[in-house]
This record gives sequence, structure tokens and C-alpha cells, in this order.
Amino acid sequence: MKELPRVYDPKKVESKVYALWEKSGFFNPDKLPKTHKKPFSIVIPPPNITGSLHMGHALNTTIQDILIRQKRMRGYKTLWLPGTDHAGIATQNVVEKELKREGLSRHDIGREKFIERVWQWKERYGNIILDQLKKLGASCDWSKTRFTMDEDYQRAVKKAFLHYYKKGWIYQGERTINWCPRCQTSLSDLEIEYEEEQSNLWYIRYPLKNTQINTNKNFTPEPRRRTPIAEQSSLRGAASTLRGRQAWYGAGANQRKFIVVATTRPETMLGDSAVAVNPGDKRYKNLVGKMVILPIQNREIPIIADPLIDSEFGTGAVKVTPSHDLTDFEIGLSHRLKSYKVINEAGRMTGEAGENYEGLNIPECRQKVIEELTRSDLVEKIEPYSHRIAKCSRCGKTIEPLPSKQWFLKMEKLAKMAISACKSRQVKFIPKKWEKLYFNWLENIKDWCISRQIWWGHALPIWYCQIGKKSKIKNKKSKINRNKERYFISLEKPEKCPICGKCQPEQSADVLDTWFSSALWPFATLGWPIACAQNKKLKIKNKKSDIERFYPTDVLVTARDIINLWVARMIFSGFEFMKEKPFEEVYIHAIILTKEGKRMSKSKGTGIDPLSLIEKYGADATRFGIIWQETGSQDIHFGEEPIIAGKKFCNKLWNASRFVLQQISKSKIKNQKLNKNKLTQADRRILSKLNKVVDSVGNDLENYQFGKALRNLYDFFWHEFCDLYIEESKKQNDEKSRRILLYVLLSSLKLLHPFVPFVSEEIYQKLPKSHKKKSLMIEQWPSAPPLDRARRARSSNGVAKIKNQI
RNA sequence: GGGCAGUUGGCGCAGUGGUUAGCGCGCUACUUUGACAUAGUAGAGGUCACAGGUUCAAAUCCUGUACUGCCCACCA
Repeated sequence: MKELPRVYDPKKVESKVYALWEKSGFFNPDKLPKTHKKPFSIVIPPPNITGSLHMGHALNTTIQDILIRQKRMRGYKTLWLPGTDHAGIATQNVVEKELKREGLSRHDIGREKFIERVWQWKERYGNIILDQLKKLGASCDWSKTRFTMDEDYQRAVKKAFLHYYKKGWIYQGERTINWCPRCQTSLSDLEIEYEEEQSNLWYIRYPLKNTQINTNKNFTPEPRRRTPIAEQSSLRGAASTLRGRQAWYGAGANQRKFIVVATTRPETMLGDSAVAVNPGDKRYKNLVGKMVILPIQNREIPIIADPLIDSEFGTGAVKVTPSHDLTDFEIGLSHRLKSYKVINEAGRMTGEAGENYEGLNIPECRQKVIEELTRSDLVEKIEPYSHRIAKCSRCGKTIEPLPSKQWFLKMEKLAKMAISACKSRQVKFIPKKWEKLYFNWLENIKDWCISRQIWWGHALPIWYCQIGKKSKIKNKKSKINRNKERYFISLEKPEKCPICGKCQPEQSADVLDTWFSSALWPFATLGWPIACAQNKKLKIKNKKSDIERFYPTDVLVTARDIINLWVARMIFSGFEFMKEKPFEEVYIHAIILTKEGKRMSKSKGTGIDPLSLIEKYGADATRFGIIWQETGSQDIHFGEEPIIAGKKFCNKLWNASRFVLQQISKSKIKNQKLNKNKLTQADRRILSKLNKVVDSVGNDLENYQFGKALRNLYDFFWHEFCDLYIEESKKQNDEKSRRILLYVLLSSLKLLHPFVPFVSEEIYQKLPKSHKKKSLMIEQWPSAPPLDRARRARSSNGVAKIKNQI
């Protein structure tokens, strides 16, 4: 036999071994040996096509690969279904950036050309991330790769939309929603991130009706008094500060001239519809129902009482701007307030803001408003204030709440379904503590704004009649909405308009929230709805479709940040469309942070690229190092040291194997039983320790304790096998001990394979033919005799049963 | 404001009641012996955040404190 190199070189091995696996076909459940019957399936959390592998993916992928490889070796018919997500806004932004380098915007080339451009981009770059998963060793069935914008998938999405629509759960509404002025689209609450920012809290005087205010343009106000720090901290808000100032809170309401509101956004006062106080706030009791004059706009607005107001904040009186604040919108609804839209979709002031302000951007307008109010002596004071500003999670720009016509999905019943699925333990979170986050969101759910004003995504299957607005409707039976705008639902492009019978209807310009399509992932990828429709035919032929065989899937592996964004939505979608959970278990793994415990971020340069780790240390070492640090759902402060340990370990494994291979080449190893009586103390010890590790690793993997399993294996292999037994065998130097060497090595390779698949496979392939199958992937997972602690404790007799297996 | 984690040798972490608290990386000394110097052998290094309590026994259970991190929420 050719001498193996002294040092394990992953570069020479990995691509070769991966090619061997792909050629074997064993990634595909239907090409596994016939003995693999019981299905075990995982659908991958589809990475964005814009993504490139980061540490989170590496951890996520490695865990799934460990599960799949282990189950495959245990004889399951394993399917790990890969794919990618079209990632609406993210992808659109990337392509827009590309256009920008050419000096173009998407509007320059138009919608159709733009979408074409995105597809081109996808063809070129969209599968990069999947190739990167291959570098890690992922044993996905690539023949089943799916994309959330595949033709079949698009059909599934439309079907789902229609389903909800028929149930009456989809409706259109004018609401104040989160709007990103840069991405030019609505965003759901979950697509928003908050950033702490230093700003001010402005205290503004709103004159009560019938109060003269100084509108003299030449009036010079007294220098503004900054509230001394001591006073600020000793007093909660301004209420107490002002209490002493008879002018505002004096003995009788009659003496008051103003009500003071506190705000972080003075520019929105141009769109105020009311001033609100808490109903229980005694300070303002007599003012509720009175009118104030909104400065600048000189509009009469009421003082109202609403329980949403926190009387502890500021002065306890708050300006209400239904158009530009989500809470204010709610208040506006319940008090039937008029809504003034003073900021437009581009983040500029509208005509409604007044001609002096129209066209200004937010900071300009803010400054101008403050100047104007100061001139009229209506600024009570300005306090420095730090608060959290809503930012677009895709582009990082500040969110602007805006009133906008959007499509919503009613969440009440869906949320209930998702809650009961988990309460009844049909779907289990591991670790269980994450259920809390899930319940918390579902129990306080709002309807889901599913429309987005971008171009890249699933178009809403909604069509508008072009002249229907004017004509009367006669056909009442059709799915015609009777609002001002006439629209209908159609999965295909309609030949002619069912409403007016004449026009060429236009499809809605909106697309669906990316997560609407991701929510269908576990079953849409397996062929829903087409495969479900065909199931009857297949039954006659005694065949089963993928969806029948592999749905529900066994486990979903993901991180906590998308529990609500994605996991919850998959759960209710599964029940709604398949009448069945999408997965039994949800394993929530750690998040990988920098060594200092900070978020890894590309822009800050704190990220570590797993590909460079693979390049430097090899894929096995990278997997090893990541899993080594995975201990439950404790966040990982990522250090490179364990990867170095992984590299060393691979080398150790390689060299121990070299030794064993040398030994067994001395004489032919026969497959016959060991004579128990001839076993030495060391023989018994290693066999017993092997049994123990088989047992514990099996348990650890069942319980998703990957780091623990790996550490157990490491200790066993390095310290028990290499340090003790190999050294001992050198002394023994007989056939029996060589047989034990081979047996323990082979067992170790099997146990280690899910963790370090490349090196273990490479070594396996070097074993004598009589001792191996086509690939380590389909070797039988070792099994230890049933755990018998009592007996094992008494003596090292655990070896009794194992000898028959050698 | 609410919730959840964490605090163990230089660094990153295991360890959920019971012998001298372990591991990786690093460090010190010696060893190139015929698998491996990406190694072997030996070793240094920790009052297990702090304060109480439960117990025959606590890093481990309970209570509180401090610090750090994360998440959620309609503090405008």
C-alpha cells in the first residue's frame, strides 16, 4: 500500500471527497440503499441569494449536516432539501447599487427591464452561497434545490394568497405603516431595527382657544433657559418643573393660556389633530374637551383623553399626529380624528404642511418649525434626550411612519393556531425557553401588512379594472370588490376584464412581503399544491410523492432572530394549508458573536469569514471549531483557537489511522470472535470506553448537545485511544490487539464522520476492501449494548457484549 | 418598563450537590523513541463575581447585590 503523507492536508482531500459523495448519489434519499426506509427530513433555512457565507450559516449548516449524516448512518431515508430565498428588498437593493455604478436608477430602465436584470444577477450570483455550503461539506440533495421565485413556487404563493382571500382574511386598508423613504416601501414591525440616538425633547406651548399669542414678528424672546441638569434628574419630566409656574398649571383652568406638549419630532406638529392626555391625569381634567389652536397651522384641535398616554412622560400631554406615528394612528382611529399627511413617501414635507414648508426635508423642516415657534415664544424648553430611532433593517435609513394604502392579512385565527400548535406540544422548541418569545409575539399580534412597494418579489394576484371605477357593477357574483377601486383576483393574466368586460386590467404594482413566501417553504418546496393534487393518482400506482413521504419534516434548525419573522409563520401556514405541523422540533442554536461578545458585522470589520477559515485550516477543522463552542443555546464568543484544535485533531486522527493501517497490513485481520479470556486489562478498558462514548454521543446528539458530543469524542479518541491504547498495543504487538485497533478506529471514524466528514471519509477509503462499503456515509452507526450502569459500575464488563461485534 | 442569559486559571469555555474543579489555545521544562513536534511526558496557573441562606456536603440549590450582554414594548 502506498505510504500516506505524514501530515493531513485538507486541500488535497476535500474537493476530491466531495466529488466522491456527489457521485455516490447518497445525498438523494432515493439513491440510498434499500435498507434505508424510514424518512427523516430537514428543509434548510434558505439563505438569501444576496448572502455570502457568514459564521451563522456555518454553524447552522454544520448542525444540520451532523443531524442528517448521523440519521443517514442510522439507516434513515434522509432528505436535506436546500434552496435560496429571493429576499425582496435585499436583492433589489443590491441590483440597484449595481445600476447606480452605471449611473442608472431602476426607474430609468423601468420595471420589466429591472426585474430581468435581477434575474440575470440571480443567475450569476444567486448560487454562490450554495457552493459555499458545499465547501463546508453539506450533504444536501442538490437535485431538489428550490428557489422562492421558481415557477412552481410562484404558483404556490398565489394559491396561498387566493386561499386567504377567499376566507376573507385579506383586506386593503389605509393605515399608518412603517415606510422606508430610501427603499420606497412599507415594512413590517419585524423588519425594523432600533438605534439609540441623541436628540432633543422639545416642549411646545399650544395656546388654548381664545388665548392671544404673540405673533409679532419683531418680538425677541427671552434667552431660552436650559433646564439645569440637577433639576432634570430630580424631577420626572417637566410636569413638576412646571407645576410651580402658575401660568400653565395654576390654580384654575381659566388662568391657563397654554398646554405644553413634549415631542421628539416637532416637525410633525404641522399634521397634528389633537392633544391627548391620560384620562386619569388630574392636572388636565378640566381641559379635556377644550380646544387648542395648533400653532403655525392655526388649526383648532381638541384636547382628548386616551389611556394610551403615559402621564409620566414629558408634561403628560402629547401631540397626536395620526399620519406619522403608529400609536397616534390608533388614537386617531378611536377618536375619529382627522388625519393630515404632512410628509410624503420621499421623506419630504407635503403641501398639507403649508406652503412655507412644502418640499423641505425633515431636518430642514424641523429647524424651520422650531424657529417659527421660538419667534412666537412657544418653545417652553429643550431637553437633551436620547431615544431609539426606528431604522430600516435592509438599508439602515430612518423609518418614516406614513399613511398608506396596503394589503393586510388577518392574523387572529392564524395566530391562535400557531399558539395551540406549540401549547399542545405538536411543535416543540428546543430549548423550550424560546417558546416564550414566540407566544409573546403571537398573543399580541397585529394584522400582517403583506404588501411591499418594491419591484422584485411575488406580484399580488390582484388586477384593477381600468374603467370599472366609473361603470356600474352588474355581476355581483364574481369576486368583485365594491370599493371605489374595482379589482379582482386572478392567478393568471386575465384575457379581459371580468368587471367591465372591455378594459385591459392592470396588475397591482405591489409585491408580497418576502416572508409571505418563506412561510410556505416547508411544503412549497416539496411540491405543494401540485403534488398534493396528484397524490390520488400516485396512490393508484402505489407510489408516494415527496410531500407525502417527507412532510412534516423532522426538525427545523435556526437561530432565535427569526422565530417570529419566519418560524411562527411557517407553523400557522403549515396548519392552514397542510392541516399539519411543518416540523416536529425547532432547534434554536446559538448566535456567533466576536470574541468580545459583539455582533459580527461586515461593515464594522468585526466579521470572520468562514471561507477564509476553511482555506486556512480546512473544512473539518472549521466545523470542529464551531461545534466545539456550541454548548446549548449560549451565544458563542467566537475564538479561533478551537479551530486550531480542530486542525490538530484532524491531523491526530490522520496519524493514528496511519499507524493502525500500518499495523493491520502486517497480517490479515479475520472476522472472527475475540476470545474473551485473552483480553488484557487495556483491551477491556478501551472497548468499555468505546461503548461508553457510543452511548453518550448518541444521547448527546438526540438532545442536540453537539459541543458535548464532540468533546466526548475528542477525549476518547485522543486520550483513551491514542495516548493509552495505541501505546499499549505497541507492547502487545499481536493480532488480537491489531483487530481491536481496527475495530476501535472504524467505530471512531463512524462516530466522528458527522463532525469531520472529509477526513473521516478519506481515511475510511484507505481501509482494506473487506472492511468497508462504498462510502462512510452509509456505514452503520455504532450501537452500544443497552446502558447498564450498575453492571458497568461493578466492573469493566461492559466489554462482554461488544466482543461479539468485533 | 418587562423578560432572558452570563459572571470558573492569561484568553475562550465545559462542568447542575459528593473524592486533589476540567478542556482548548497560550505558558515552562525535558524528549526528535520505529503514527503524529499540528507530537509525547512532566509542570506552573483558579479564595468558581459578591453577600447571605439550605445541607453532613455547594462552582452546582435558594434569596439578594453588582457588573456585562441580548430580546421585547405604543414613552410620543
